[in-house]
Amino acid sequence: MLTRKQHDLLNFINKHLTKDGIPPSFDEMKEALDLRSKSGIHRLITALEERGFIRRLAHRARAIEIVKLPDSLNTTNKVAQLQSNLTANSPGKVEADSQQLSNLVHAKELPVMGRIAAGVPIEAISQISHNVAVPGYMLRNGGDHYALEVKGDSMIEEGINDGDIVVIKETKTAVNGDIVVALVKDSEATLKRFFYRGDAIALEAANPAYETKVMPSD
Amino acid sequence: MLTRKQHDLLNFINKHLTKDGIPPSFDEMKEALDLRSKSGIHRLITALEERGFIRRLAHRARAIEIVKLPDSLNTTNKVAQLQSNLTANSPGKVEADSQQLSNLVHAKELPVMGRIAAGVPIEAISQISHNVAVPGYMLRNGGDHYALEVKGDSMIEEGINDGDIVVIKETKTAVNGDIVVALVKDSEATLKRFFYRGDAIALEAANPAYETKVMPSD
DNA sequence: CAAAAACAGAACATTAGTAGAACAAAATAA
DNA sequence: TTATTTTGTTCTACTAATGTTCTGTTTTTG
Repeated sequence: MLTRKQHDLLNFINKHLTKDGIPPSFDEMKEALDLRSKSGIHRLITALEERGFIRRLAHRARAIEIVKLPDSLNTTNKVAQLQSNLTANSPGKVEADSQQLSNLVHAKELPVMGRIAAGVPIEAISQISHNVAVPGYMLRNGGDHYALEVKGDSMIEEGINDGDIVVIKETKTAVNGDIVVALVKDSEATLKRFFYRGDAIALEAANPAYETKVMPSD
Repeated sequence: MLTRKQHDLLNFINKHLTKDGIPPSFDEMKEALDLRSKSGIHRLITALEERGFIRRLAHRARAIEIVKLPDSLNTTNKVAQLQSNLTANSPGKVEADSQQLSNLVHAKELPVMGRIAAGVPIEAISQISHNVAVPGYMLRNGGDHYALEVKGDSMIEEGINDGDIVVIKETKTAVNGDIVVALVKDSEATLKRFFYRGDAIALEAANPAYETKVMPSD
């Protein structure tokens, strides 16, 4: 049904979508397929739409939606097959298998990195205390996760209570309103809600008893 | 289907909605996306409406309703698609992979039996909506467990919030102070704290807005 | 009712992104 | 082999998305 290029592109779109949440632009697809022009992408996109694999809004940026996937890109319900594949493997196959394997896991063991509360030194956070298995839906696609045990009630209004275990995704950026692990003054670790305030950054606890801290973005 | 900005805005609206219960105003959205004008928000909102993600009443304050969410923002009923942290594979990594498989036994898939809230008919509870994987430590030894999705805030002071998934162990008996699934009048299912009051039974919600019910032990 | 809060949208500049023609080379099917 | 389709490339044109400022209206609320 699909040519190699069409298949590759659909695969890329699918990955981009599950990883970032938003579809790729023509430029990003061009890069991904290592082309020098977006024109080829345009044709492939047209072909994919014609064959009913994607749907799109004409003239709208990133307005691509995946309608269906060919069997080769479908990752559900392949446990048995994978397990047998894993036992006796040819070297080249390993990568593809583990790729698929990770798609199957509904739960994953995360290291619990220590407790988080005002005054806790960072060192405590790099220390693994034990592991917990967490359901897959708590893991955002693409990225490393770890767990922290919450001490104190600074986020109580968010439903995060003393003794809870929070699942943290490691990331370089934060969006306004995100709850983040804030390492302030290189010595305190707390859970705070994150906001941009112009050039500065505000860290807000979800408990009136704590005050919001504003600090320079660096 | 959505651009990054549209995605971010939808994400913010969704978070605001689940946190506060009310949709954000244009000004709040402006702040959240770090813009200096509401005009941009206006256009993003229009785009989201155009694409069918939200619905709204024109000229009404905060009259935004989320109709659907893209997969990337949907946390319920979602099969985890873990990105591979094993991509760079050395030929000896197969063992590690199957190791990961065996790590899964610490978690167990439980059926989510429906929602629990005042007024929900029992039948709803016997209906499986989907499965969640829960860590092993949440499962008391010996006994069947199932999961329920919590609707409403009747146990909010216990740290059980709207949308939480509670793990229930089936049992014939309850001890003073236990939190139980109470099926009252054969037609209502709620989470309550359980107490003996002499011959009668008291069911107490952890929210002052709800009153404690006392009833005969039968 | 009046003030405050919130929404609507025009206008402009800039950047990001899509559309498609035209031609040559490579792959594929008959 | 020959015909057909697919792919790679360059180049041009056009459209959408975004950030901003400003102005006006409507709705909410005390």
